[in-house]
Amino acid sequence: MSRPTASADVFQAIADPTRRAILDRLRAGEQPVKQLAEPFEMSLPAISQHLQILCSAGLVSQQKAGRQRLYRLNPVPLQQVSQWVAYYEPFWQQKLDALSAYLEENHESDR
Amino acid sequence: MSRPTASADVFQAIADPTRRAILDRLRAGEQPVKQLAEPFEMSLPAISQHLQILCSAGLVSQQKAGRQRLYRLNPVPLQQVSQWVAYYEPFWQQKLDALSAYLEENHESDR
DNA sequence: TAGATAGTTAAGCAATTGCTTAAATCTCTG
DNA sequence: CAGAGATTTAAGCAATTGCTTAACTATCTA
Repeated sequence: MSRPTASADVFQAIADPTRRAILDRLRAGEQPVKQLAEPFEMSLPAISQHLQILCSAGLVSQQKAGRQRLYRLNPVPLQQVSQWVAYYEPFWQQKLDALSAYLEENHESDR
Repeated sequence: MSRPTASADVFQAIADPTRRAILDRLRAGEQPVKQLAEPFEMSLPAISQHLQILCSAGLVSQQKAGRQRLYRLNPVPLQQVSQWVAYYEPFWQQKLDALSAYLEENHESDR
């Protein structure tokens, strides 16, 4: 029951590389589906489906403009990811500190 | 072919909430499987499988200690996630700026 | 109004996921 | 050495995923 579907869950939504690439592309600004789909070797419906998943995760919003549909980036839910990862920053900092200490030490014993 | 399997891909690895919870738990320090599995209503093999996925994503490392196996957090691959999300920070900052500007404006027209 | 354009919906399919239970494996202890 | 403890491996299963093609819907344009 509680298995998170790709819709509505940000972490699931960004798990797919195509979806991340779409978001990356949207940083350039609002775009219609066809233009958005251009670099991908994938059918249009596939892209459309990805967009729907991004949409229901709140990462993207849609607006009709004549016969095209403009998609726009909404980065806000990514804060959830950012916050989660941020907890780990001190840990990898610690790791890197350990590494540099090790290198330092090695350097000293080189003399 | 290029569909990223949960193994080896960090974004896939952290897509699962149980896996994130395991990582969260490992922040408290190295732990054997049984202890790690304690809060989850899930069979031990299930946890073991999650640990393997985390392992092959490089997020966790394993060390034998008698008949138990100690798992230890390795946060370094999370930098990949951190870096990716960081690109979006200016965007949501912008969003929030717009919001606060809006609120400001509304506040002014309240007078 | 007939077509072309932009996009979605629907149906179907193979692969993957997340779990389960049962059977190993390895290691410690009496 | 026999059993208990800790964990993994194996096999199997239902649900989900990521895609495809074919058929629709809506909108613009000649």
